[in-house]
Amino acid sequence: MRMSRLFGKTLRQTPAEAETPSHQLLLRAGLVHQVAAGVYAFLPLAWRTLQNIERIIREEMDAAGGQELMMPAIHPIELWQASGRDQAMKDILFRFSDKRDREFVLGPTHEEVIVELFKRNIRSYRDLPLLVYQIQQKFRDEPRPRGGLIRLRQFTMKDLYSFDTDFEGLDLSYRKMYEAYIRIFDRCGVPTIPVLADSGAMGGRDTHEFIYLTEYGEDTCLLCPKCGYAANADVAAFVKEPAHTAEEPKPIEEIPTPGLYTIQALADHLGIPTSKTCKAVFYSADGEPVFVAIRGDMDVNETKLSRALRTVDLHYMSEDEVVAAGFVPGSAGAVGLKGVRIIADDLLPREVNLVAGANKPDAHLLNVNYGRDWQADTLTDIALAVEGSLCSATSDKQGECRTPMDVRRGIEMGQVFKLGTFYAEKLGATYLDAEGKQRPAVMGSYGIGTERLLAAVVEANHDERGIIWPAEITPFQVHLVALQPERDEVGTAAEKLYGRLQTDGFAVLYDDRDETPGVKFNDADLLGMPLRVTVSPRTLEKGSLELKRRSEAESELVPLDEGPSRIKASLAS
RNA sequence: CGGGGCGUAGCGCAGUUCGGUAGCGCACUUGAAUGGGGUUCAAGAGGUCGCCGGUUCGAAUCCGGCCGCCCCGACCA
Repeated sequence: MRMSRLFGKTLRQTPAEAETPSHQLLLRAGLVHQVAAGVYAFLPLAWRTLQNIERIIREEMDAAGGQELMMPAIHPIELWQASGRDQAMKDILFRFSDKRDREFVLGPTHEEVIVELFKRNIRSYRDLPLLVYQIQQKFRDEPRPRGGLIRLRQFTMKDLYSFDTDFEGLDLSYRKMYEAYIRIFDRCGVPTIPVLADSGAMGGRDTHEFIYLTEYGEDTCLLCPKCGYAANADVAAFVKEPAHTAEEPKPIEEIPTPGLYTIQALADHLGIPTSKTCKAVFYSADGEPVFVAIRGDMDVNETKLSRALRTVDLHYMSEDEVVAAGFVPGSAGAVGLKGVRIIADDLLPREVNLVAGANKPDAHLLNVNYGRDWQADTLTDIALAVEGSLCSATSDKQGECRTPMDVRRGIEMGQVFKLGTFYAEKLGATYLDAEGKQRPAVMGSYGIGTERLLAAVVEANHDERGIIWPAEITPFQVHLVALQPERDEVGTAAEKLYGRLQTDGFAVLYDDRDETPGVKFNDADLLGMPLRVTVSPRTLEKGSLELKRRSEAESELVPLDEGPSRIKASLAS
């Protein structure tokens, strides 16, 4: 490709809308263009890279036994009503009607459609296991697209679905995908770690997310430096210990606390740690008010809470809702509370003499004890793990690991789910086993977002000058720079080399523009091809070319006639 | 959806306080010089000042409404 003809222009200044390095570089290198919030166009350099990413994914999916197919982006709403996900995912579904007022959705994912296909084509256990995938556009009306390509509303996903006869088969399919994912991210030059995750609106049991750790990520993970436990904060377990066990329970006592509306203010006033208090939080669970109690120094994990309540729509109550539900903000407490569901963190029964709201304005209670003074309708783990929380992973030999965990941000590069029989039962994906009995297929689903992967590749492979493309996904292998190409000897030598390298099968970007050396070198660094080859009056005087790898600072001169072989060798190493 | 910020040329910005008919740098076009890390000079082209309405002799600027985009949170495979 001649750079003078390349569609896409580099920018000297970074557009103000971009904050993360990957977003800034993608814009500055002229790779992408934003059309609307979370909607992007991909220019030739980006498109070549995305196709390389897709090629790697296809190779690994095929190697794992996957068969590629293609499903539509337009789905009749009935398909989504049948699974119930027209409600579960209603906030992110793009919906529309055709001219006969038929309702459709733009597919945010394809479990419903693949199950349809399964039903039409699979009858027998002999047809299983089945691994099918597609690389398809997904549409999700995300509440907040962000970070350039990190969270899009229209994006491309490789989604593979596995169907097995039983859970042992699912474990095997899951394992295959898990390993394929490790290879894919490795080949793309993005270091990822698998972490335990929440299955969210997808339903199902086991699930891992493949996380690329970066401060620009939107997911939070807890990592144990000792035993390797890794989990999304949504589901992270940890060891909870009572803070004050040596005390005897004391009689309850009401004290005036005007103006003390926060746990911190209350604890400061009384000269006690926040772990000596019981915090009240109000949620609306599918429209029902819920009183949530947790130790004052801890925060509620809404994913755990949502699971415990088995709710579809869970949200923090607004001021109005709190008042309407009859709660007393600032002094709410569970003691004597009636007519509302109470859910408490399972650590509370092990604490003694806590300070809690008196459930009337400007008053709190001292020495509140679970069991004696109040009880919850539901008692379970609803606490959020934080930096330093103790690892609760267990091994046969030592019991709980108990090492303080680290908190890191990360980007979710892919997720693998064991869906189980949820969709099969809901939508009727069954097969006949060897005894002629009808049984539900056991499903798994496995996704990778390609644009997000592109963003992570740039995030993980750049320096202050620009992108440094990993070998397998680079849009071009060689960036051929001709300095003063209008001079006959330079132009001739560069053109000849350009032709020769292409004949030899290299992908070459040839900077044939009439620009100064500084401009060309800076663009070469910004665009980030692995190998820069310079032809100039200066190199030709010595009968040579200059080779410089993007990842290294030094360059070397090689004789003209050795050019092609040296370039080949350099790219192979 | 809550909080914050921003919309003036392709990109980065000034001008808005105090109303007088739009400017700077980069990029772009033409010419010349230069030629190994965003070189220089000269001459150009390019703007419904996000949109609608109002006030006014006159609105980028004041008033009202709306829209879009970014960030934090909520939410989210």
